[in-house]
Amino acid sequence: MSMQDTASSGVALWRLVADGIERGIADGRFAAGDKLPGEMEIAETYRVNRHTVRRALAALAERGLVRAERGSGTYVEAQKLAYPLRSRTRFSEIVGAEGREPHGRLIEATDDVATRELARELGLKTGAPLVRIEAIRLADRTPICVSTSWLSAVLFPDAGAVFAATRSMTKLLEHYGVRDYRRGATRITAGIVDATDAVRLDLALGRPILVVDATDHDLEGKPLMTKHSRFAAERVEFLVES
Amino acid sequence: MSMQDTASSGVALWRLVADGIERGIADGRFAAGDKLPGEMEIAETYRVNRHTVRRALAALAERGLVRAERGSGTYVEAQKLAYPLRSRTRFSEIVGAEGREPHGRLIEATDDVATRELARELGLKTGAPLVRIEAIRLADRTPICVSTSWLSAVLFPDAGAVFAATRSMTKLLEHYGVRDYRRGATRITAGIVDATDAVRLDLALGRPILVVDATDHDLEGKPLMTKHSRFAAERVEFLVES
DNA sequence: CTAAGTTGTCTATGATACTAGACAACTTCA
DNA sequence: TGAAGTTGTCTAGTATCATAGACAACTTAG
Repeated sequence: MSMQDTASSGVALWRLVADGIERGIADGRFAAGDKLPGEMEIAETYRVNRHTVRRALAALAERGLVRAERGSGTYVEAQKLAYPLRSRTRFSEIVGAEGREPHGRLIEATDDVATRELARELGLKTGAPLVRIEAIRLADRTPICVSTSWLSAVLFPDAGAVFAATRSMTKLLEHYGVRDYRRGATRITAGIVDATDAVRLDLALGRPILVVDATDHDLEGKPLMTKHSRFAAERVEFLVES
Repeated sequence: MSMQDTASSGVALWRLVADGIERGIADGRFAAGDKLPGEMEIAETYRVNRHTVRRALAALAERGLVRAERGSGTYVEAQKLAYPLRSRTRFSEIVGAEGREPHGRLIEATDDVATRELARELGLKTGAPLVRIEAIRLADRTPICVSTSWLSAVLFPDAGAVFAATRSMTKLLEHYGVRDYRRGATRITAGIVDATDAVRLDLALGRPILVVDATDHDLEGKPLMTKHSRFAAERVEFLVES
């Protein structure tokens, strides 16, 4: 395999190799703690120069997915994030419970108005002013999901700025006096990542994603926030408890 | 957007643009015969140099998906291949009926032995000698599907060589005296393309594929050949008639 | 006919991707 | 201790990717 052989597909060789290895980790061919084949061996199986393999491994290591040990080998660091879907769902707690460090980052916060569907979910009138928050969440340095959240602009003014500062939805709600909240019905579907999310999630174009739509309520059942989240399917495993 | 901005994702910019446009065609945002936005406009929407857009369009044009007309614009040439699933299914006839030129190419022909499942489909005993033919089929210059076919090595000796010469399953069967054949039950599932098929189908890694398993029989109902085909989901549309 | 808008082609420049070979530094195992 | 195998680092060369600007060739609308 070389850039010429693949008819110049527009995908860098190192990315093909990295994706191949990541897939191997995702589907269990390489378990957490396992030693990967040597760089030379990987280079041979992909018919690629060793430096190209090193580029691929560096990309995976930079995300914390593998760890190289000089003189010994390269080892699998991470595994699929087990993500239980309960009534009480907090990203940071779930990630922390797996021994990984949660991160959040604001991508964009804009004003929006409620479509009929959003209004129904949030118990508002169609056209009501909303704040739309686009955010990404990571475990260690691996992007896990991108989510679009809508909140009432009346109840949560400047929500975007608050999220940018706190980097946490839970803290954002606390800032407005919401001490606790629960998740209502959750819809799970699957799809293919679009170009925008692909870059944000560091996913190859067209990879499968898990799409979760949910609305959070306060303890009296009043809707607070509705979300549309896209998870990298290969990095997460939803657990529905019965 | 530039190679630096995207943190060097390993996917060429022109490929992102080409994929975006192809997706636009696939999901109907640009219909067959439609004029695409001008190169400058595309360059602006993707925040990319016009030359990069031209590279993307050239890749699409080379596959026959779009056609550029100097001084006028670039037009959508192709549409999703309507692929009726009938008892009598012939790739070349289906493609020809859409006004496109069918092509077939042998990728590999090897000897194989029947697994229990293959044996049951073909009415043979487990371990019976088979010929396994890996082939790709195209409409004009666009790859449509990769299929793995198994035939009895006893009934169809040198089937690989015959297919390589005729480039058609129908003609292959004719060569062995089969004048007509019918398709039995067809199973349709979906999945994600693997790295090997991605290159063959010129698909981005992880794109969705339609997987079709079927067995062809002669007119007396004797199994002739069983197939496992992977179609590029975005280029084909199965029609099941009732 | 003219002007505006389109695709086609050319040159040029810098950054990145991939290959190739060599050697150092380190670990593991016999 | 020594040999084999591993990752880390360096230099070098070629090809591709992407940007930039300019102009030609052509079509369409007015």
